[in-house]
Formats: sequence, C-alpha cells, structure tokens
Amino acid sequence: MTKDKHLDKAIPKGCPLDRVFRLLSGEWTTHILWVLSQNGPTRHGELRRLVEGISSKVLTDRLRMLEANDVVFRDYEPTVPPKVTYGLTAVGKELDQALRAMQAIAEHWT
Amino acid sequence: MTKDKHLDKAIPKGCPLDRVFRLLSGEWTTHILWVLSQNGPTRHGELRRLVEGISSKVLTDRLRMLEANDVVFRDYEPTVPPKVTYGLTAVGKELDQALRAMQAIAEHWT
DNA sequence: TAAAGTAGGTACCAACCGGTAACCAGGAAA
DNA sequence: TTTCCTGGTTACCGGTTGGTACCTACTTTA
Repeated sequence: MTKDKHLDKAIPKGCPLDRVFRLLSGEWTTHILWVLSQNGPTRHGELRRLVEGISSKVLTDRLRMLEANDVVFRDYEPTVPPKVTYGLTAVGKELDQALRAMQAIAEHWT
Repeated sequence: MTKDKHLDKAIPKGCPLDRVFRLLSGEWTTHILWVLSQNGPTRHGELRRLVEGISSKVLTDRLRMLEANDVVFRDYEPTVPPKVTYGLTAVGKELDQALRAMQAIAEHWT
C-alpha cells in the first residue's frame, strides 16, 4: 500500500493536467489553437472562416475560455466596425508544442 | 490566401490529434492512465479503489475505449471468480509521456 | 445463512454541451 | 432604403454524458 502515498502526492484533487485537459477538450478547441499557430494573430471573422463549420457562439466561448486561462490574447480596437484580434500567448505556444508532440504520436500510431 | 493551402494539408478532416483528444478527454480518462502508469498492471477492482469516486460503469467504458484504441491491454483469466488485469501498452506509455510533458507545462503555469 | 468480492451489464435520469436562429450597434455600399 | 459587415449575445432544443441503482453467477468469509 505504499503506492497510495505516491498517488496521494501525485494526483491532488485539482490536478493541473486535469485543468489543462478540461480547457482543451471542448470541441473545436485544438483546431482553433492549430489555426492560430499556423496563421498568427487572427481576427474573429477570419477565424470563423478558417475553422470551417464552427458557429460564432462556440468560437466566442472557446476564445473567452482560452483568454481567461492565458492561452490566447485578445486585442480589441474600438473602431467602427470594431477590430478584434486573437493570438497565442507564450503559454499558448508552449501548449501548441506539446500538442504537436501528441500529434506526432498519434500519426505513427494506427 | 496561400495560408489556406497550408491548412488544407495540415488539418485533414480526420485530424489524428482530434482522435487522440476525443479518446482522452472523457472524464476520468487521464486519471486512469496516470494510475496505470504509477501502479503497473492493475485489476478492475483495485482500479476502482485507486481512482477515487469513479463508478464501475464509467471505469468499464473508459477501459473498453482505451483497449479498442490500443492504449491499454486487457488480460482476462477465466478463473472463478475471473481475474482481469489492465495495463499500458507501448502506445499507452508513449501517450503517458506526452501527458507528463503537458502536465509539466501546466504546473509552471499559474 | 447472509454478506462481500469477482467483473461487469442494463435501465433510467438529470445535467451539460453544442448547434440554430434571431438580434444588437453603427457605418458603408447598392 | 435595404442590405451587409463588424463581433458578438441570447433563447431554445436535442443529443450525449455521467451518475445511481440494481442485476448476474459463483466463491469465500463471518
């Protein structure tokens, strides 16, 4: 039963990995990050076009969540019409790297 | 619009990363993998005890999914009562490594 | 004899989640 | 004048998801 001690330390209630996973695991989320990393800072409308099939509502939800967790930044210019640009933060780029590693595994998998 | 060409190649409809994420993103899934990697091959009953709070039904669902995708193996011994042991496959261990990398990022995050 | 442990299966139910459609402001174009 | 564009918000609706409870069939333990 020494194992349990390890586990107690290793998986506290609010496991950080769990946080990240809950953040990323909503539909479209990784797709959005991918596009942002390929495309650089992108406006809402262009994102909606690049992430084919996503609805405005869900796109906004995802971006808000990612922004709240410091994965993307949001740049709002109060022009008319307003211009809002989203891009990866430093953390976002780190995460993107980790996701690419996972994708590499996924690809040589079958 | 040269960007779109890149994206077309980079994100095919069935993006492998998406597959992995849908597989892992159910509740409890990463927790199960974590316990399996800490504990080595483990029986159903012990898993249910180690993954505190999970129901038998969900545990079985997750293990079936992970088995179907070659992330865990299932060893069934038709004794009475039967003895069923689950453990990480080679792919499962690779995935576990990738998850640890993500956790490292999550930890120094804030 | 009754309870508990083995590894699940099944039915039901509430909560959540994503999609659709309508709507907002203000300005530009037809 | 009506439509479209910007970047959203809101109400509603249906499918999926996870949780609870109860069942199997056999053995061991109290």
